[in-house]
Amino acid sequence: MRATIYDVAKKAGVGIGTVSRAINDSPRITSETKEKVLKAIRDLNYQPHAMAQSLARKKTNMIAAIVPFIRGYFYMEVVKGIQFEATQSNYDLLLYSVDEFDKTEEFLRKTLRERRVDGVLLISLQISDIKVKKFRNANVPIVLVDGFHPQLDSITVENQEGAYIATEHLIRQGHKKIAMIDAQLKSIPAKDRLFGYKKALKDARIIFQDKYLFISNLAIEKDGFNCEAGYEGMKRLLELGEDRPTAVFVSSDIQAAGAIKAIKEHGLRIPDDIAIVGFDDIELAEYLDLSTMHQPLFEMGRLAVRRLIDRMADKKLDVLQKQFSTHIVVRSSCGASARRIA
Amino acid sequence: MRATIYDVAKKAGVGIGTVSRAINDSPRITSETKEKVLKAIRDLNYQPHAMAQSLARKKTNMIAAIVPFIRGYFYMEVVKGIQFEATQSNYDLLLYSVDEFDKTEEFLRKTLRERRVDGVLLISLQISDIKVKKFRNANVPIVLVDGFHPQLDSITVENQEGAYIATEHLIRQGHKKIAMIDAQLKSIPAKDRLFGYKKALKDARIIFQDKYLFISNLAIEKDGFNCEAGYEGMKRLLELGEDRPTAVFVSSDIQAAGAIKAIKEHGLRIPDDIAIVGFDDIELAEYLDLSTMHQPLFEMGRLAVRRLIDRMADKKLDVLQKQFSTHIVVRSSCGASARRIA
DNA sequence: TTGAAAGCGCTAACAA
DNA sequence: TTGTTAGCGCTTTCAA
Repeated sequence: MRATIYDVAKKAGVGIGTVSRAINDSPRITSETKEKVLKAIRDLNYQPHAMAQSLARKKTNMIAAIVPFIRGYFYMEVVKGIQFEATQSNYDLLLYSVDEFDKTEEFLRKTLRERRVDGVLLISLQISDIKVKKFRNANVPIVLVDGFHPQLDSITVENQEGAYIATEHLIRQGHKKIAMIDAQLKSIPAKDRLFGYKKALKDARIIFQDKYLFISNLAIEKDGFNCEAGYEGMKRLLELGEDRPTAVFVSSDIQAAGAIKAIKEHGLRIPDDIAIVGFDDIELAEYLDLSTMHQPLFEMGRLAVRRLIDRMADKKLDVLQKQFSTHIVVRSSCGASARRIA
Repeated sequence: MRATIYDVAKKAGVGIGTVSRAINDSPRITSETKEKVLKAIRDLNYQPHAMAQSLARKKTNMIAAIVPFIRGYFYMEVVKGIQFEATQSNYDLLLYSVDEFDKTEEFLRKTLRERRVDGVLLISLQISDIKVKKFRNANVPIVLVDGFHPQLDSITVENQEGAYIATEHLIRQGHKKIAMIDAQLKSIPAKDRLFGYKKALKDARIIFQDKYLFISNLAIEKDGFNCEAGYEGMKRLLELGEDRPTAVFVSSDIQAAGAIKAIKEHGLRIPDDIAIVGFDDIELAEYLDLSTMHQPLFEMGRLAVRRLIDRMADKKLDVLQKQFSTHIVVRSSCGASARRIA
């Protein structure tokens, strides 16, 4: 059977309180007795029981990440960062995946009431004001990644600016007919990116045209940040025939992957016939030789964990609204690089 | 403050034992009192405290997945399946990531001694005989995915057969100079795939040649299942000049991505100059139009969880060594499909 | 500085 | 069928 704190106490000839103090680096213990206890611990191969500690301390040392994980590479790269930093910080990571956005609240409820975790990370997911209040009351901190709520810490990227840069880059290549394939506007990043796109057009005195904007269909595509939505969007744009755009800004790399597929199927070349700039800079972008707006996804995940831990330590911190800046990564798909795909 | 079982008991006018019975669907309670208790629970918005339950039940309702998660898309797709099934089965998933293979044992130790989880999933990772014994003694089940140990349940794919089919497919296209880019042979799948490759050559009376086999370097490439290793491998093969292979079987899709990059940089075309077949069939393969051997990664993850749960329920089950069969997914990279990349 | 004892919130054995 | 009570393995007062 596993050794418990009582076994250690008996072996070391002390009380269990003393053992506890030895384990937890309490100052209220002489180094002499501490050494004695530590020896007993070594001899018995003792390790504290995590659940018992959690119960007594009212602290679980676990954090939860609620992620639409099923949905693709983007989330994985964020989770990598989260995982990395959690391990560094000695926290265990509980991974909850929501496939439908609406189920988020259900997970939040579970999370909150079961008291399994000390803090929650919410990735690309919305949260209602009511839930925010409940979490506040329960004293369980939340940090948002790729999402926003005025009362919560959030880690995002400069979406408007990024979209602006992407579009501007296309404009500089001489394109006039620049389309955008966007995800559903209920997503804040999608909305912001549309805003940036429009602003860039406006600043360049290019008139925004409805026919050049494709927003993925609500019913079918979930939030629209997926390959199929990009494929579908490009299909529609190609149906414009002669009037089709010569360049497209796509609101995510994964959609861009779908768009590229559609373009190739149509027998057109990238970037010669249609130039593309994506958003996110997931690993896939490199393989596809896709120009895109870089998001430091791994770093965002890491920062989210650090912030969560800081907030767990001090609930009264000011709300942090960190926006990473973004920059364009030029590969061959936008027609600006010297190198072309063979 | 949170309602506890005592609050519920008082409110319902019963003992805490009765409340517990109501919660846990015990038969030793009348539906009448049960209803009374449930009402009190609803009124108080009560939810059992997971940690307290764990401690009392000696069961945490959590499982851990130890995964070289940092390493790429392959693992993510398995984790998706694990995550999905865990949620279905009402288990919480703890995600541990090892970046270096050698750290596995450290995580296993932690897992075992902290008693945080009821079972462990080990993905693509080795485990020593000593640890196997320790887990057996501690009564914590382990299931292996993409790995093998004679005394543990394992979920794998027919690696030898898969490699054989892939190579044979290339042979059928008329190729004679067929190379293989493999990962390090300390990985069992890598070893098995090499075996299948050699066997296919032999059966076709093609002499295996050392120069056509590239195995990623130990020091630099970790286990060798990564993009850089594939890139490096293809570079070497291209250095053969006129004597270079006309087809390559690559031991994973992610390596194939690197190989494709090298081929393109060299100014050669796929599949005309060099045909490629990968292994795994991760999502990326589709985007790259890469022919590959399909592994049902999501399904493997799901099955692993189900098996783990079954074994937690009955430790005396026979060891399961499930091998999924694999089939080739023909895309354009191997030169066999009607459709070609524009 | 130390030991004893009272929780932490639950389950389960036991008695009624 | 129910209530009571003794754990589960720790942390943390409170006395000494």
